[in-house]
Amino acid sequence: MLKDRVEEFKRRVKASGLKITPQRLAVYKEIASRQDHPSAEELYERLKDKIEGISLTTVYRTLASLEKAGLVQRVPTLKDKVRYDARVEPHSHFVCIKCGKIVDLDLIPEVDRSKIEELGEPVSCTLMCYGICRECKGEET
Amino acid sequence: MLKDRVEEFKRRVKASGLKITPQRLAVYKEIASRQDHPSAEELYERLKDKIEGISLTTVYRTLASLEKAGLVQRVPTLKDKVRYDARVEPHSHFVCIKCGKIVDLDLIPEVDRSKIEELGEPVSCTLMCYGICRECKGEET
DNA sequence: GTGGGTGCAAAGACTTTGCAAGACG
DNA sequence: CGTCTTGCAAAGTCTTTGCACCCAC
Repeated sequence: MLKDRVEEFKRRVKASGLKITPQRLAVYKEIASRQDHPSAEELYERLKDKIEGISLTTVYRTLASLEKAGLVQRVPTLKDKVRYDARVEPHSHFVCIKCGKIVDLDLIPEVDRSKIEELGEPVSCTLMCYGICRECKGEET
Repeated sequence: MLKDRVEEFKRRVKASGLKITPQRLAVYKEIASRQDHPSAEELYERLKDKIEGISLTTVYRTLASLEKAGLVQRVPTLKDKVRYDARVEPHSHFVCIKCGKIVDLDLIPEVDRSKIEELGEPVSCTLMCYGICRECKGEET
């Protein structure tokens, strides 16, 4: 429920000593209502007509603040554009190697913790699954 | 064994219709002998004194060629610098959230394939594990 | 009021591209 | 020898920073 997430957002923004501004609220709502893990540029393109005054710079700065506050996460990618996710609890991602789409995968991989602990103390794990999405598969006829 | 990998390298480079040049050989040897998944810049820094003529441009182009030939892979990251791995068979990575180091994790996660197949046809999966490496943990005293 | 937030423009980091000269097979 | 590759410099992306103005508390 988006409403609950917005309340949570307000609480955590305040808790981080940050102010709640229309721009921050708009960025968060946009990212939280989308499933496609947008980049800063994509968020800006979508918001510039809705929100009277918002700049790409502000979107970048907002994402940095929200990341620090633990409200959004970066999604690991192979390319050079940073993409964000408003789901911060553990989950995984499916990446289409044809169209580049990234979708959530509700799956927490089972791993042998001892293997990881040889290297260090794990904090979080995520599975990145690469493949061809249903839409691209359909076009392959 | 690095020697075997170099032979494999030569075979696959030729098979891809590419030429074997000292620059390509040097880049591949360097990346294959390291465990730290270097970026183009890091490879260049290391090679520029060893190899008479090598430019950063060539390193970038070589990595692109080798990636197409299936000899190196990009490692998913949260930052904007692309990092490469000469291990192309399935494996995972441990990323230190303090020092940024990325090390191989010999672990193939067990997943429920049906969950993935709802989204598309999987090709490869890799686990990204974030945490604090032993060295950084030691410094935390 | 005051400290944080914003927008603009400029700078910065990383990567790619055009072109002429050179090397591999 | 012809074609692929290289190096240099310039251009291109994506992201961050400096600075003056503005806003909420």
